[in-house]
Amino acid sequence: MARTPCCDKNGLKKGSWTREEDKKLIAYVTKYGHWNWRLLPKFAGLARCGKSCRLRWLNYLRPDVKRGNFSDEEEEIIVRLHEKLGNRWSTIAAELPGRTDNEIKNHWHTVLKKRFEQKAEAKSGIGKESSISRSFETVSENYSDPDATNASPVAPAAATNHESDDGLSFFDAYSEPVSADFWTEPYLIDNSYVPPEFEPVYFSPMYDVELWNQNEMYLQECEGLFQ
DNA sequence: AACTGTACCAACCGCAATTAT
DNA sequence: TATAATTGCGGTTGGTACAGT
Repeated sequence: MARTPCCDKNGLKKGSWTREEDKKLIAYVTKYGHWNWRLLPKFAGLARCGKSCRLRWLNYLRPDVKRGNFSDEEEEIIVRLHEKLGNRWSTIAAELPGRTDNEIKNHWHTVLKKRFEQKAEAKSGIGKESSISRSFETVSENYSDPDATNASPVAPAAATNHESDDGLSFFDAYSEPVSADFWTEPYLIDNSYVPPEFEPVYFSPMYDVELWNQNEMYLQECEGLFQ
């Protein structure tokens, strides 16, 4: 089967996203949804391929993405599910609301995998058991397999991060219901559509609680922009 | 201060799966 | 049913920040 190239080489941008690009993508997807990722960038005024837009939205801009450190409970779930499922990151991510497969995959490769290997070493008697491997073992042993206990699907980890424990759904504050004229409104979004009030807020794990609260206020304000 | 190594994370790439015609 | 188009997934890479020398 012929494959359509992800990006043509004529002017499509690659690399890190700018705030301006984020604004355009947020504005477009919030108003019209992602009805066609391949065509979306053209209508949204973005010089990106659809794949890039999709990835950016799903892994970073999507309002219900939970950012910040993984809690112990989340790590327990990842470790246990990885033991059971292997590298099926999207399946694992489905059990961790707000976490993306990419984020989980990164966390596994950068943190959890090392602990896993250290644990294996410790168990086989190779090397000295470290405090890290001990804590990992504790995490593993404290976890009860939801399947084994016939429990309901793994509940989202108790939110220890500031993102999700305020009771306000990020998405609720961010999106609007699809309006009745959704299918009759033009898809094309003019670059000037993004109003000046739409000040960029760059969602980043580096941001602290205060900045997050600013984001929440900002998103509340955004509600009005799309009505 | 400059250099090097390491950790982390966003983004890219290619293939597989799914959907549309 | 066959083919094309689109989306989803997982592996990998590249950039950046930071710590150590």
